[in-house]
Amino acid sequence: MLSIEKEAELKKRFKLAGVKATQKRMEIFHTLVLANRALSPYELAHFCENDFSLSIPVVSIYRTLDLLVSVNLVHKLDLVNKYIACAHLECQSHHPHSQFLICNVCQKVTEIHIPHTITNELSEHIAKHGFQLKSPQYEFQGICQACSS
Amino acid sequence: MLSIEKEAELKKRFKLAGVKATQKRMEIFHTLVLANRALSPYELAHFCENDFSLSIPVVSIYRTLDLLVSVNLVHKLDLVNKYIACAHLECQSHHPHSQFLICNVCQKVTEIHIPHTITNELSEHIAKHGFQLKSPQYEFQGICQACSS
DNA sequence: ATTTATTTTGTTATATTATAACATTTCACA
DNA sequence: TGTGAAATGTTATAATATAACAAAATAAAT
Repeated sequence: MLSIEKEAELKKRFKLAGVKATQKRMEIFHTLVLANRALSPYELAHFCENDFSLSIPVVSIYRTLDLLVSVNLVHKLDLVNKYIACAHLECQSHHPHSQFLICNVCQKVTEIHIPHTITNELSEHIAKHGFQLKSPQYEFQGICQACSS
Repeated sequence: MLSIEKEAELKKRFKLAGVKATQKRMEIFHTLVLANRALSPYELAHFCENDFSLSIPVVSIYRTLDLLVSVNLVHKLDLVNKYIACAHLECQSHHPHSQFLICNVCQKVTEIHIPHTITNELSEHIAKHGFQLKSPQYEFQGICQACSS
């Protein structure tokens, strides 16, 4: 199911991230990459089962997703409690600002990049309230182009 | 438990919002106002029970919160699945932009107001991706002043 | 005031999501 | 190959959310 090249690439990403590339982790991550959308742990489990005949307990999905998030291979969308594979190969190294547009109609998630000029103004304003942004990860809900036309 | 003035004020807010000011709704809303922080439906149920000896089934809390959100008397914080009473008396009329800072340590929520210059730039940038923000409600997670010192 | 229709609230059951505790298996390394 | 540590699976259960229907409260009309 996993092509040689794909497997090598995935392994490389795990290695760069500094975690073991076990088969289960590769399967779960690869499935999320193929899904090409944000999924909840249970949705991912069903997707593994239905589309790839991979029967993986949800508990393992949770654990693995937590791990993948911690090494930045996967992002967690707190607004909708779903997970999405990081689009960038060089994810684990940097690009600390993850910014997502979440369509409330089709659930599509787009990872964008907001100019620093804007985010700087924003975090400066927020800092005036004595508040430090954590990640900083920005999530916005709305309606995508396809769904609004 | 409810002072006459407070009850009158709450009733006025319900009336302005265009929904019936039933006793249960008043109790639930008033309790959330007194809590003065964001609570999950279950937390609110416990707060009603423990602090006010109001035994209200969680189902009713969910329903009432949904209603209160729909008329803007309460805001739902999607990032943390909690509810907070709207701070502004004139809430239901307008102030379409709700902006919250959520402290991940003490859970305190601060409602702020980001200058239009910034939010305009932001929504313009987002619009370039063909995306329309919904509410637009902004939620940011981080650490508040008290918790970072 | 009393009846009736409508809305609100309560009850019960159950679906969904998330995690804890521990057993088993796998894997890296000696 | 055997051994210990890490990963995964199993089972149970906690926490969150909703559905279906019954009972109660409320408003409107007589």
